[in-house]
Amino acid sequence: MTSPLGDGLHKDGKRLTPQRLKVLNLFENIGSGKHLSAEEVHEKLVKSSSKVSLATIYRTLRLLVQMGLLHELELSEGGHRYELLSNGTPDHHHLICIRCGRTEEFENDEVLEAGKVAAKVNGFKLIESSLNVRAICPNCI
Amino acid sequence: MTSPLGDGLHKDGKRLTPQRLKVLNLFENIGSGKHLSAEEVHEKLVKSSSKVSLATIYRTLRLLVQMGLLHELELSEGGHRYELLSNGTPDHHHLICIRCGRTEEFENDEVLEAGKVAAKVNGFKLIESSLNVRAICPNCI
DNA sequence: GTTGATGCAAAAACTTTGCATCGTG
DNA sequence: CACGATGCAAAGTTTTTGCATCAAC
Repeated sequence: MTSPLGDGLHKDGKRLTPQRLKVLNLFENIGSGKHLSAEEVHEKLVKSSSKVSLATIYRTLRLLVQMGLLHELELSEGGHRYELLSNGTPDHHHLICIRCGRTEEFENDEVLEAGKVAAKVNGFKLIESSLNVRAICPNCI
Repeated sequence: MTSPLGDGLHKDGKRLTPQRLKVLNLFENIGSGKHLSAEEVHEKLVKSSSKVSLATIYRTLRLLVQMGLLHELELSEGGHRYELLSNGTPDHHHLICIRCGRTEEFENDEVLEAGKVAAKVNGFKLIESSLNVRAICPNCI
């Protein structure tokens, strides 16, 4: 049996384990706009009686980011947060209040095109682009 | 004597202290493309015999970000990093290798325009926009 | 069977906080 | 001279690691 995750892992001599699948499945089921911290991933897996140790979650999140399956966010909510980078849904961008941390999401194709060009010019293989717009929200002005 | 920093602070009942000046000056002198962690800011200030406690540096970095003078980056190099957001130099974007962390910078006006629009549509007051392009660099492919 | 992955607990790294004191406005 | 800011040291978070055991290939 093959899977996108399995294929990517095997190419690198890495293994497809139940823990890795559980973490990725969690992101797939929760939807692509959600931002989860390592701790939250842990909690959710424990709740669904799929116990995976926190250490493994940290190791897995890093792996999935390096495989280009997750996106590591820094929205300054204390610690990193992660979101799914699914091929189906379009990349989205974040409008972030620098005072209270409130975030809004939006899409923009020109921005994606700019990312594509930048990667190409520098000889990089593109994974995804995201625009962070820092601003002050109406409540905090 | 007035200063941009001083004015911004006073408006909020906050004070212009030597420590705050030293931190901001460090970023101004080092140039706007540099990414410093709290620890690095501390080291550099100690070296230039301007001792400021690490606790104060953390407090100051947060303050300067909330004032819109520094930008908190998401480059995943372990801990947060900061760079100057000077009004003189144009906003720049980052092309980041998800494997090794190597980063390249580039500029793009259309991206800035997209940020401006997003902020306006949502009623936010724009501070700055930055595009993060995640990719795999030639060495890591 | 090899070798990579996991879990646990301990350690390291990063960041915040309480409180006495200092100094700006 | 009031009240915000600092420094210090202690506490709190977040993340990594060593090592024995387990399990994918």
